[in-house]
Formats: sequence, structure tokens, C-alpha cells
Amino acid sequence: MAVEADVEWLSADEQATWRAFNTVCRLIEGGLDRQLTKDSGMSHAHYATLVALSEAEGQRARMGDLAAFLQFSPSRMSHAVRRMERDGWVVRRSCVTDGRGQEAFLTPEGRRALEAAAPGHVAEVRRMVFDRLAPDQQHQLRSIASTLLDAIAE
Amino acid sequence: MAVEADVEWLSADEQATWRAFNTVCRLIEGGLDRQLTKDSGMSHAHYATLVALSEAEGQRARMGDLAAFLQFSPSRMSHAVRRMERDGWVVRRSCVTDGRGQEAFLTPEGRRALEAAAPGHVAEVRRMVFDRLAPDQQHQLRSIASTLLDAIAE
DNA sequence: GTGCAATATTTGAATGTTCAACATCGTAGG
DNA sequence: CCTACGATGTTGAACATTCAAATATTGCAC
Repeated sequence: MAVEADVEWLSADEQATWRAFNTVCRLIEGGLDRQLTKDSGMSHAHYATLVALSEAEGQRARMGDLAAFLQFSPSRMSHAVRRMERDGWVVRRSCVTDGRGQEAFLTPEGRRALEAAAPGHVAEVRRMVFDRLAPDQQHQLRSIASTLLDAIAE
Repeated sequence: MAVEADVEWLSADEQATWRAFNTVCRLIEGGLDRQLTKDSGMSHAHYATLVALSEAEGQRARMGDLAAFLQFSPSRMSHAVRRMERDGWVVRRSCVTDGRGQEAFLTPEGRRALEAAAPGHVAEVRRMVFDRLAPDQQHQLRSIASTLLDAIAE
């Protein structure tokens, strides 16, 4: 990218906001990953995948839908499911109605792993986020996150 | 999902907040990484490291201080600096006052890379975050992020 | 029907991240 | 002194993520 004639730098206030926000994102994600890895042997991405499948009709979903729901790249989704298949939490089957597609199914073992992991994970989310925020901050955070999400989704 | 006796699940409101927030974090980090990689050949972590060094006294810092400032693990910091040393943006030297320590120095080449990358990065941060938020949301976000940061820092 | 672009997913290589193990140095106590 | 312990960093292996390329199938234009 060529040097723009006029880049509007961040103000001191914006910079402080940005650094705090960015650091918080990293720390929270890291904390959740560490908790899940230590207590349940799965990454946060695997946990989110299990949750998505458990909520889906018939405990199964097309790879693409799963990726779209989780906002994962197709490649990331594919690698993640392959890994989880190795662990016995998921199986892949060719889609009947579309030969190109694959469907991921949650196995009973996967459901058990999810149910075992959920309480600790939820507690950690509470500990790191909701326990710290006043009710109005919680409401503000929801509004801010939704605003950004809509904007990014274009 | 099975209900555990003593875990307080997230309310529908909390769950919506949490999913939006978590997704936004992932998308923003991913977007910044992609922009920097494409336009400047560096990851967000490398960019942050260059910024930290450029702001440090004498354009250098102890590995540990750098890691603490960026909230990186020592290992991550070490790998990142090794990689950046290979790119000629940084050099490592043994610390004079403490034989255990290493200091990372920003090279002129590293400074040039940073200066070339900064405008595009700032523009992306604006595009993804500050352009979308009303002034009061911006203020709220700073307050929320600071609150969480303080809490996580214990 | 045939050919071809679009769609759905996977694969392999490069890079990044984490964890545990290791090496080295500083320092406080005996 | 010197010994043991804590602090500072690095390394290697396992795993995760991304990008580009490959594969397979569908749907459409003709």
C-alpha cells in the first residue's frame, strides 16, 4: 500500500481504547483455550464446533454451514473436524443430496465430551467477563459487539 | 444440553453478548492479520513488536519486558523475535548488566518496515472499529476493556 | 447431452502458538 | 566460597491457522 497522503492517526484516547480492547481479546481467548485444554483436552475452536453441532437439527451440519456459523474459514473447519474425527467426537459422511458436500455428525462420545467440558468453560467465561461487568456495561458490550459484527459482515 | 447442578448457565442475553463479542474479537484479529500480511508481509504480532520497540528507550528492550508489555508468553516472544531477526528487522544481543538476559534492538530496516506498514494498519483499525462506533460507544468500550483488563491482571 | 464455470471441500506447505524440558546466570544462606 | 534455588531465555515437538492449489460435483448454457 502506498503511503496515504493523509492518514488520520489514532488519538491518544483512541489508542488507549484500542490497546486495551485488543489486549483483552487476546487474554480472554488465551485464558479460555488454556482452561479447556487443561481441563478437557480440547481447544476453544473444538468446543465451539461441538456446541454448534449439538444445537443443529439432527446433531449434524454441512461443513460449509458449520464454518459460516462459526466464522471459520473452510480450511480451518476442515482441519478442525478431521482432528476431532480422530478423537472420535465427530464423523464425516458424504451428503446424500449433494455429492460435493460432507456432513459432520456429533457422536455420542462427542456429546459426552461437550457435556463434561461445558460447566468449567461457562464458569471461566463468567469469571473472566460477566462477573466483572456491571449490568449496564454488559448491555453496552452487547450493543457494541453487534454494531461491529454487522459492520464487518458488510 | 444437560444441566449441571451447581453451574450457573449463561442467560439468553449473556449468551448473545458473549457470542457476538467473541466472534468480533476473532474477526477483527483475523482482518488485521490479513491486511498486514497482504500489504506488508508481517503478522499483527510482528507489527505490535515493532511498535513496542520503536517506542522503547533506545529502540531496544529486554525480551521479558517486551513480552510483558505485549502480553505474550516468553516462548512466543522468543520465536517471534527469532523470526524477525531473520527478516532483518531486529537484532538480539546479550544484556551487559545481566548475563541471562537478551535485548532486542530495532534495526533501521525494522523501523522502515514499521513506518511503511503503519498507515495501512491504522486505516484498517479505523475501518473495522472506530468508524463504526458512536463517541459514547467508544468511551464505553474503553471503560469495559479497562475493567476487564484490570480484573484479569488480578 | 456436452462443455464449462461455479460450488464444496480437502490437502500440503509455511508459519505461528503453546507446553514442557533445558541451559544459563544471579543471589541468598550456610 | 559454594551450593541451591529462582529468574531469564531458548529449543523442539505437537498442534493450529492460513493460503494456494487440487479434487470432485453440480448446474447451466447451448
